[in-house]
Amino acid sequence: MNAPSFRNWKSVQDEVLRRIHAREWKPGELIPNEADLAEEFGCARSTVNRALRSLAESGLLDRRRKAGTRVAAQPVAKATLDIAVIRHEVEGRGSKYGYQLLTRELTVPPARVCGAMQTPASDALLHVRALHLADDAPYAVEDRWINIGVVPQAHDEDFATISANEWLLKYAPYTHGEIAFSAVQVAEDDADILGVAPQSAVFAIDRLTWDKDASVTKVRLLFTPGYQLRTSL
Amino acid sequence: MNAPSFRNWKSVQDEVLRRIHAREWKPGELIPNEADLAEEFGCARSTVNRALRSLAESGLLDRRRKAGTRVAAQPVAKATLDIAVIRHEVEGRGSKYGYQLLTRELTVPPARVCGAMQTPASDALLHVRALHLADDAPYAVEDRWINIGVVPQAHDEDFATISANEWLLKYAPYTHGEIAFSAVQVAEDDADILGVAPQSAVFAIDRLTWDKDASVTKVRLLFTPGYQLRTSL
DNA sequence: AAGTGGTCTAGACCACATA
DNA sequence: ATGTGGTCTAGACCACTTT
Repeated sequence: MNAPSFRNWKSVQDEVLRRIHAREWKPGELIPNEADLAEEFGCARSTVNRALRSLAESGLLDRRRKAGTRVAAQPVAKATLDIAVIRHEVEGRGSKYGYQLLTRELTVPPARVCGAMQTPASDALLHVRALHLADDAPYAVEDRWINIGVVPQAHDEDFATISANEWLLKYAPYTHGEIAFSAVQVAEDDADILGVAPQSAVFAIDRLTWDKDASVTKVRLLFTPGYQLRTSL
Repeated sequence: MNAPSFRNWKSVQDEVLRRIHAREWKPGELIPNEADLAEEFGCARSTVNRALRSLAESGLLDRRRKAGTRVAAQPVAKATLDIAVIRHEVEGRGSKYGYQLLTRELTVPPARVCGAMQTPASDALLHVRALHLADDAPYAVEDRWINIGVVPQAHDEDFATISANEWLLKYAPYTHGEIAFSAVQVAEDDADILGVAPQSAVFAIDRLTWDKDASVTKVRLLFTPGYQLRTSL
């Protein structure tokens, strides 16, 4: 019996997927080790490694040294969301993008904000509120705090024509951050800005980014009702 | 001048990150090719490749054959969300998980559902509604349609003690799917079930999974107010 | 102690996009 | 036509974990 030959890591991956899917390798079960698979598939071990590593990264396999590789018992679906600049998001839908600065002021933030950003309670931060539009209709309202200790150039930018959303990506790199998605009932002032009924359910994205130990910016985006964040699995 | 030596792909990646971050390589700029970097770093080209490929996957670099590698002008933040089985999600928070089946019936779905699932309008699907609890309090309500043409075993499962959420992962593999997150105002019946005021803003996850060309299941999960989906960047 | 995945190397060829 | 990233190979050594 001559083993079929798998020339590249994608075909190896496809074959592995087929076996998992066909229940030849059942959830929780140990699969052969890389060396054996390489021999069976007629390729180098590193090719098998590439295929299996990629499947492990997407959550379908559990791999541990010495313990071997198992089919994930309950594959954790990894949904990768692309969080783009809002202008690109709007333009990507074929709509005309618009932007309006609402307020911009240097002020001492509420405890909630300087707590999250770990800035001294007495330090003023730059507070920017703005509206993003799609085809002249409100799309999302942005409420942002910027740590001017970390991004001093923000002091000289008026954000009249470019959104902080976009400006920061260009001038304020970050090393890591946190993001949270939730549903909130929109407060009255935000409802006015978005042109929706107070208490409407709106989608919220909260983001906090850091440059090493220092917080760069904290932002909440509220989207008009009907907004959906989508991705494929 | 002796180049420092980078022994492994992570240290190469760190150095690349440092240069991007320090603006030695600016957004949009072309960086040296793999062979040159390998020489500079004193390692094999494949090690450089591993480091750069990984950064490209996370959106920080744009790579194209012949055109070379550039620092992403506007790095699209890729947020990877882990969508686990609800029981694990609850237990992972240190809460006690509970489950209640609400209804289970074989019925012809509304047009909206069979349209999305691309099943014949006359075909009955299995409709399951259930409540997930955390520490005996409502956590999320699940409204699910199962294509029994694709998962006939579902016909014999009563879902009294195991949620469809969990059961399907074990017995109904899927090849791909779509997922969407949104904010909705909860309807009266769901509000009753969740024990919240009607019209409350709740977080919704809609998922539709496929086995090749055939839809497997379509589900909407509504979470109690306060729910957040979080991840790091 | 031993078996597994993780990684590195040097070299090679290929695929693709640009010029 | 050419330069770039993408991949494969065979072999080697290492790191981690379980036995």
